[in-house]
Amino acid sequence: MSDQPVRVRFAPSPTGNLHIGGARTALYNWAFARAHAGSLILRIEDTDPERSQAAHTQQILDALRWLGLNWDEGPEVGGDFGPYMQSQRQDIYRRELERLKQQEAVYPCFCTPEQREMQRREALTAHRPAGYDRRCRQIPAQQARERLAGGEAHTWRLKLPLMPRTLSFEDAVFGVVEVSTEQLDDFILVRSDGSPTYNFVACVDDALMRISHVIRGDDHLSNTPKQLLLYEALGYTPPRFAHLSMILGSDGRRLSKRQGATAVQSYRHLGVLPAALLNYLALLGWSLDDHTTLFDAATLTQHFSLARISKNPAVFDPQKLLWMNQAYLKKLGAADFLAAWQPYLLFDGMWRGHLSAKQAQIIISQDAERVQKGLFDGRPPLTASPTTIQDAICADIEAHTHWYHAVYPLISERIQLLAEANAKTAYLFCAGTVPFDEASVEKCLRPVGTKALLAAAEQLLTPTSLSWQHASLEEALRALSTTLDVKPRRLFQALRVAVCGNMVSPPLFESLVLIGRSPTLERLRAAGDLAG
RNA sequence: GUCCCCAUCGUCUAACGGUUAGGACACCACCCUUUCAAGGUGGAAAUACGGGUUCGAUUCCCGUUGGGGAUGCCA
Repeated sequence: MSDQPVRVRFAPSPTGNLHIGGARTALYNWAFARAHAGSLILRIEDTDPERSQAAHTQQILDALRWLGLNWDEGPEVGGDFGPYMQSQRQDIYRRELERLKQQEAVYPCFCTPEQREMQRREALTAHRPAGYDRRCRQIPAQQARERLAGGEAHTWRLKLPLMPRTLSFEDAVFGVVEVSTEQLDDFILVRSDGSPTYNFVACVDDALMRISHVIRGDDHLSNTPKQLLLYEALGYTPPRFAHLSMILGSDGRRLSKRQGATAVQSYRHLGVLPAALLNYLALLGWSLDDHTTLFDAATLTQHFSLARISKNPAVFDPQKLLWMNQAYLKKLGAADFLAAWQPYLLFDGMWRGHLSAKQAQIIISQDAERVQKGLFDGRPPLTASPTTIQDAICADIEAHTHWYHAVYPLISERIQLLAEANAKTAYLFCAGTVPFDEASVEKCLRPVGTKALLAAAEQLLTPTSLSWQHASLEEALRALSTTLDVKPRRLFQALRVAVCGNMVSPPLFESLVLIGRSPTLERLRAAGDLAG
């Protein structure tokens, strides 16, 4: 492995979205390539016409790009070893099959799927191996030729050695793996419809694309010996292998949609930052050292090594991902945060002073459901709104940079997902009054005497001689609580509900500054009407 | 059924024969505090079980148990 250039590949089959497991495989391949100044090849394994869809290919490419995983060869970038869609490599597979035929390394099998199913069942009940019993391998060559000429449906199977042999290879993660050819059967290389199977194309393409290291899911560990035999038959040198153990759900079983989102896109829509997902995924089966948790892509590519990949299957923990995302949101800085938040503001048509109490109410009430679903009405927030609104919001952010930048620290450490931000800040965007949370009103406004508190506060805050700044507001209101002989907490919570609509909110004085004098006074009056 | 692989706190993991078994998420307590967060301090929490090998095993070997994968004209 020393002097050969590192060439690795990520080879998804476009049968669905890019999910967490696939993303991790892609990430490790990418990190390994970058760590060794090698190349990452992206190859689309669309050999199964039944299940492959072009739309899925596009989604996978999008998700990889979003994560920041660039490839050196593959769809949309080209390369010297293409084409990179297996569906466009049929000639190559045909040619390779031809070679195998000439060497008599393969034979046609005329068993139908139905017959195979029966044979399998019989073998199982008789406690024999379920693999193919090689009956078509006995067919005399002349007879086989005649049946082929007659157009009889057939598959092509690889001839495995009749004398038992032990196959072994050294996996970079699992170490030496050995298996006897007795455990294998003459597997199918080409289906009866002429399309090649996975084991065949994976081997051919990895060889032809000069792949040096195959880093892939653990579910292929048992396939590797078969592929070794194929490399041998085709006269290719096999690559090195590194198998990644599976990612499991919280129930210890294979990760599935049942336990929440598994698609990379879902986390994107929820407002997980690509850097956070990358960091989390990197740690799911690999460690930098004995203590480092937060690191960026550059650090990863600098330190990534196959030797530190864990053999244990890892349970995917969304909680830790959310924690990590919050850590990244806090580090983002105002400008980057706003850029990331903008699509969400856009989705709800939220910009400063352009939200009615009714709209705010809807946003707040949908919050939990949206976050749970990971979607905004089932659509990505990124493409939802008309350009005019987008322009308005861009313009607003530009015109009120200071205001938006002041919102950033208030919200960034209170959310784990960008999708949570709108509901938590809607009160800041309201033009006039805000919707009131019933429980908060009950607890903080209803108690007798609150009406008087709010009236006193309104009176205190009305004169324009009072500077509308954090320090002066706090000083004045603290003094008011002393004058009225109420605990600061009592006064502040009443004000909070009056101004924010909820007894849980970002800090009060910062909020007052952002809301401004006139809307604040209006909200105090509205709350006064509800207060006891 | 057969074969292959795996096994450290609830979870992700560190340790590559000698450590009070370390870190992180989550959890609990306290501090800070106008709520919620964030932050700080502290706490509880693990080597699946049974045999070996060794002066000494989380670490090496065997078995048991548990889990995963393969055994497809899926990948």
